[in-house]
Amino acid sequence: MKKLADEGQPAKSELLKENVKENEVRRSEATMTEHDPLYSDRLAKLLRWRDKGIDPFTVTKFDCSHLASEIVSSFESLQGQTVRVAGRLTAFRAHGKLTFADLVDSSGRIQLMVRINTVGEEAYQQFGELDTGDIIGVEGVVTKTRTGEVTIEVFKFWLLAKALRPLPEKWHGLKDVEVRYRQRYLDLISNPEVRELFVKRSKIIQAIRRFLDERGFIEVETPILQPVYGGALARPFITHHNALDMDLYLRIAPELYLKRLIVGGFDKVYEIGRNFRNEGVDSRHNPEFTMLEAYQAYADYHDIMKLTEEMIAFVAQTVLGTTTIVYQEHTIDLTPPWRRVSLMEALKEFTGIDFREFRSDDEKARKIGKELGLSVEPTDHWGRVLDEALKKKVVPNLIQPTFLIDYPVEISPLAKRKPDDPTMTERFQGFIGGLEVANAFSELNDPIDQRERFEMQQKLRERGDTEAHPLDWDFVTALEYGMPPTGGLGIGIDRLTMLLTNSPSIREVILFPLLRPEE
RNA sequence: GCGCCGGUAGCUCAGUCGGCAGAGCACCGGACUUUUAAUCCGGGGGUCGCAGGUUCGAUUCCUGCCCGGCGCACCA
Repeated sequence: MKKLADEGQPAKSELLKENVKENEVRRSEATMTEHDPLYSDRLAKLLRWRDKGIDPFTVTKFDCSHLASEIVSSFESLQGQTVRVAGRLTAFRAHGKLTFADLVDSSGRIQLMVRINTVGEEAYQQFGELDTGDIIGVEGVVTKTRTGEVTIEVFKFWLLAKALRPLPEKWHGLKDVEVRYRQRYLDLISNPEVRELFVKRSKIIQAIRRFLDERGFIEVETPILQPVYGGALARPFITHHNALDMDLYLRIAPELYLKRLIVGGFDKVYEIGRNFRNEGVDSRHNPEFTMLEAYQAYADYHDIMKLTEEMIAFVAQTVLGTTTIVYQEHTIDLTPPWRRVSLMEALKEFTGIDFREFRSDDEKARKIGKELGLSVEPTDHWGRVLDEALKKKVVPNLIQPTFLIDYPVEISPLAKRKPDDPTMTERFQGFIGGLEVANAFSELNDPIDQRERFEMQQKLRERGDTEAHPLDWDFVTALEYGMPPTGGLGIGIDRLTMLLTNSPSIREVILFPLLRPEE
């Protein structure tokens, strides 16, 4: 058998000699400055490879014939054949002149077997120099061991990248939550279930796209940097554009741009993208989060409710193979149709209070809010107290999928009024497992009403409400050209992912959640 | 912002009622050609989150700070 390291590696050259010379310098530097023995040990190994003319970091590619899992699943047809796979070494079991090792690639794990009388003494010794964490490519024959495990008997291998730092422990994995978030790559390497979670997240988004694409929606991209933010009630991040010397806002929602597209004649549009809200961080909020917004012309909120429940059931069915999910201690059935309850009825059910009885009496609202144990500010108005009661008293009880419908106009500045009760809007929110996952309405398309609502928000702003909706004249202008009756929907992808992966915290479903920098 | 909990070896964790800092895995050396948390023998590895204070002596007690988790509050 051929010895390691001739083929697949760069030919020796002047460059190489220089590298070796450089290595001498680096080696002494390393031994002098690097005090971590685990690190310096691995660095020394790297330098030894280089001394032998093998520099893993000069390798630019490796052709694989199979993924690890393919070899295992197609053993019958691959037995005895030569295959090439690449991945990270995660474990060694050395037995003198025979070594087993585990190789992990994106598909899973496969066992390698290296025998001294197959690869030769020099290569066998070099294999022994490898560390867990190193990335290698191998060529070998598919076989089964005595215990029946599908294994590649290696006759050639290439070091493709050296790991200078050791991996977290193989058995317990990486548990330190802080390290898991700060160095997510380690989390992904050591905790397969985390990797699976993020694959699932990708599939959830894929399924949403498929669902909407099949219904004739087109996916669009609208500005993230916005001169006027809007579409939600939240505080924005502010940034600055130097060339135009203007402040810009990171969007808190894409809503107003998507509705401009409805004005422009796209009847079904959606966007999946990041929103930014300058608010606190907790287990349900990250300052940047992913939202789906979809708009359908000539539809109302009843159509959107149908769309929402069908979409989420479809996503669950596609990704999980079932519409019955387990979230924390609850078993939840996502099968449509979902329960529909009027917001006011729900408030009455869980607080015993009929908010309609003191609609214009802010003072009484604050008093009742306090009685309910809510935090109430002296400036709070009726709608604010109602919203607080909804979040604290009602939402935590909405475990099975529920649409709360018909929201007061005071807290819905972009939603169309109900024809039979202009103080209420055709708005709903969807709740699952005590989480708000959807917010939707028949879109307000009356430019005069929209302008008045903006002006109302402006008054709130002047009174110090930093989350009031800003005035967007350009959007009003768009409405003045005529927007068809339209239903719109927003779904929090992170929260939906939490539900479908049974994750208690939003940080578990965001690859790199916001943390304070170390030190 | 408040409360509770946590931060000890690369990782997972013990521990010290104030007196030389521990285990397993990982690592290094040795044995071993079918293991799979391989095994056996030997070895090295620590700013006990950071800074002060008390003390003969602090990883341990006290104070402050940093980072994180959970809950509450704020944002609303």
